[in-house]
Amino acid sequence: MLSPTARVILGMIRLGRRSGYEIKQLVDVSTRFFWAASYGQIYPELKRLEESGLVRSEDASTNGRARRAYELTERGDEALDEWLRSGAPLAFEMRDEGMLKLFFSDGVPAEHRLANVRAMRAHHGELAAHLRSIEPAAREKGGGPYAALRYGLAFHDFCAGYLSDLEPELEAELARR
Amino acid sequence: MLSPTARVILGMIRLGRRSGYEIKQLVDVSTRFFWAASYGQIYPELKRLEESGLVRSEDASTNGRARRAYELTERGDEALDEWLRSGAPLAFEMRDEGMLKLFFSDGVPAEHRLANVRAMRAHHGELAAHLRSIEPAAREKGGGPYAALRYGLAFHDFCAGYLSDLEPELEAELARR
DNA sequence: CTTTGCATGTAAACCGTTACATGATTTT
DNA sequence: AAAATCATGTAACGGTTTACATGCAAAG
Repeated sequence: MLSPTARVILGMIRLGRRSGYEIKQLVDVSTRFFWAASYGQIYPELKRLEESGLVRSEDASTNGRARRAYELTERGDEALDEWLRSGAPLAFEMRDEGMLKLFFSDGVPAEHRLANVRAMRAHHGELAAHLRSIEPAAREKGGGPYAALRYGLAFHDFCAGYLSDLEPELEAELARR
Repeated sequence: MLSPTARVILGMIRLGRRSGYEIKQLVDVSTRFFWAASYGQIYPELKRLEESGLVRSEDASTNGRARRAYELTERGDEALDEWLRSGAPLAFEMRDEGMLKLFFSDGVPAEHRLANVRAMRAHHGELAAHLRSIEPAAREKGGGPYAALRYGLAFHDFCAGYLSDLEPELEAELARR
């Protein structure tokens, strides 16, 4: 069974021969929002994947600049396919500190509750803006990455919008004192 | 500074004198969807919080049934307030395996892509249904917990709806072969 | 009398982030 | 000459889940 991090790594490698460094860059501009990975996970996992024969690597240095490029083996390709096609339960986790504050906010002054909701809205707004900025480039390429981007964009827009609608209520409460 | 788990624990205790067991039950029916906690975190953290003077405990056994009830100390109350009022950046993390599969789904047959989207929709649909089932009780009590519930409900409804709209596209693609 | 629920806890394994160390190359 | 970027990696720490161990009480 593929470890959590192995899933992104194999997926990124199938998109083309890649180094650990490149995988990290790619993750940071694409899946990061729903599936992150750090160097501390990527490099050791690449080693493990090579040991278990799912990837194969080659030196790909260019004039003195060290670089090790990985590609899928046949077994790696199969493992990735198997995961993509399996109907196993999908991990879904969310941690939202703003929501936790909202939950416990009964004792605190309306002023702080409003600040919290505004911070939440700002966060979703920024993510949506970022995704919108890369949308044209992603549209060109289409496919799965573009579908994921559109979903993420819709999602963050929705959150920002919902929270935005919440603000007037809190502002009214604040003014009512 | 409060550890992640300390935040839920203190919040739950402020809602009333509680045992570790009760905190876990409460988390499981309320904050779980945006902030989970396991026994393995709760019991040790309660000890740490007591050592650092943020909570105080008493034996609350009733005829042979062991039970240790915790309540906030003044310092615990202040620490909770400080967190709730602080403008520190809010943790927000999401891990969505369905989205990751969607991202990498270009190679796989439309059939599997459709199954994935359906599974994602089902998941959000079930969560929304669950929240809807406890909505009336939460409405009675109102306040922060109810606000969080409404947000969560709107959120999962939105996701289920979006994914639902995606299905016909994939079904068409499937039929087109 | 057996199962479910109340109740507390620990240990191991796993996962993940952060910070650090190193060094070459390209850009400013 | 300095700063940014390419590139690889490790160690320490912190956080989380899972599985296990224990035992009494209530309900069926």
